[in-house]
Amino acid sequence: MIRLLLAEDQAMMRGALAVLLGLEEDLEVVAQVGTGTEIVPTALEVRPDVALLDIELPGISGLEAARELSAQLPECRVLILTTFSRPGYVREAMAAGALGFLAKDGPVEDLADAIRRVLRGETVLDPGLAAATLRAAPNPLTSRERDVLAASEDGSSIADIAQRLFLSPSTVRNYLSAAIGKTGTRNKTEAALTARRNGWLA
Amino acid sequence: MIRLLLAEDQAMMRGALAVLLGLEEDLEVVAQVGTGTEIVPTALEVRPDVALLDIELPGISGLEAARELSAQLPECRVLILTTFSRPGYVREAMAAGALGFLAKDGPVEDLADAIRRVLRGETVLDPGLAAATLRAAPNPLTSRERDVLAASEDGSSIADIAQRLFLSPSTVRNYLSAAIGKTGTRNKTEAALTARRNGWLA
DNA sequence: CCGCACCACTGACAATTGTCACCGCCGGGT
DNA sequence: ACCCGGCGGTGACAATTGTCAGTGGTGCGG
Repeated sequence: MIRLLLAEDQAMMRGALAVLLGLEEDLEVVAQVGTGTEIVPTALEVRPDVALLDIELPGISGLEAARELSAQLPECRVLILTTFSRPGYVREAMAAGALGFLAKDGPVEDLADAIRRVLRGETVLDPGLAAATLRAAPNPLTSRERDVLAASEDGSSIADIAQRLFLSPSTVRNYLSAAIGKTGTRNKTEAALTARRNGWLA
Repeated sequence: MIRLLLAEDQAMMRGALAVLLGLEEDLEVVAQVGTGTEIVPTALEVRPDVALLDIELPGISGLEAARELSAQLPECRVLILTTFSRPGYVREAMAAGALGFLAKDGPVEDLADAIRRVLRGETVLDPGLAAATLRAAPNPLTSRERDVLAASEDGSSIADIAQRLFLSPSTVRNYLSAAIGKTGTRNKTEAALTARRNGWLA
């Protein structure tokens, strides 16, 4: 019996997957969580064989949780399950010690099998996606550039961002200008969007 | 046997729901589609009793499809199933002739029952959500203001938007200024975001 | 120890954006 | 006939944003 932890923020998706996986006779969902913060404590408590983690979660992201998990509970295999096949996500997932990376736009039928494969220690990763990730440029942004872009995502003015990050407006402007250059865009809105799409933020 | 049409863009979610609903002995998923464009043709072919529609779909939106459906196939009840409980969405859904509106952040267990209820002609709509929708201001934007905001969502410059919509840059600036005023925001990025969040676009 | 990259900041300048007053045109309602 | 609101536009002005060159300070690897 493979013991599963399921982390997914959308209640209906979470519930549906839990029922579905529960139908397989070798799988058992032993824990379900809806936030990133709960993942590690719950995993330490229930000791699942495989953790199925969404990336976009309230609290900490599934990627951060994966990092924590492979440090604190290395016998638990991590399978990332996400809406977006962003190059940065794949890169981070592998670096975080995840064994598998599955996109939600694939068929459900693949899921149970992917779980069995990561349990056997096999890597689950679409070859095309792997190639695209290797082809794509790695994250060119510095830590501060990421912070500033993330803070600009809600359309805040430079003055707002400066206040929130305790920086001078000029400094913010400089970081934004650098980020705009590195992303090959023409203003902060575009820069934030492409950085997000590439999985370069948070 | 209740015949269902299922429209949802995320393949895994769609597949999971199909399996799940198929387990109920009075339900039968007779068609699954992943785009908005397929909804009406498929419905006309398979004549489902209930159509379960996501809103955010490639091609036309679930709301537009709902409008078409209640015109061309009035005996088919529409249940909207969506990620976002935006006031504008609820308003549009009801105006489009949908009988039910269900958010994906609720438990899966509610879904089958909601389907049975819309089939009986009952309205499915969370009372709190209904109240919030009535409390919220209706869409204050004119058609052109919506167009311009939608075109500015990707961070385009005013010149870009003007070209795309065949308008003078000055006109675009005027519409944006009006939209910024009406949304109570301070620049086009914020305006586009709040308009989107309220379900005022597309 | 030196170079290098990153962080934080300043000041100047140009380009873009946002505001406002104002124009004419059309269509619907009273 | 009249008013009103939406559409499309102009021009002027102020505010914000983006670019660039340059200043220091820090920490890390060769």
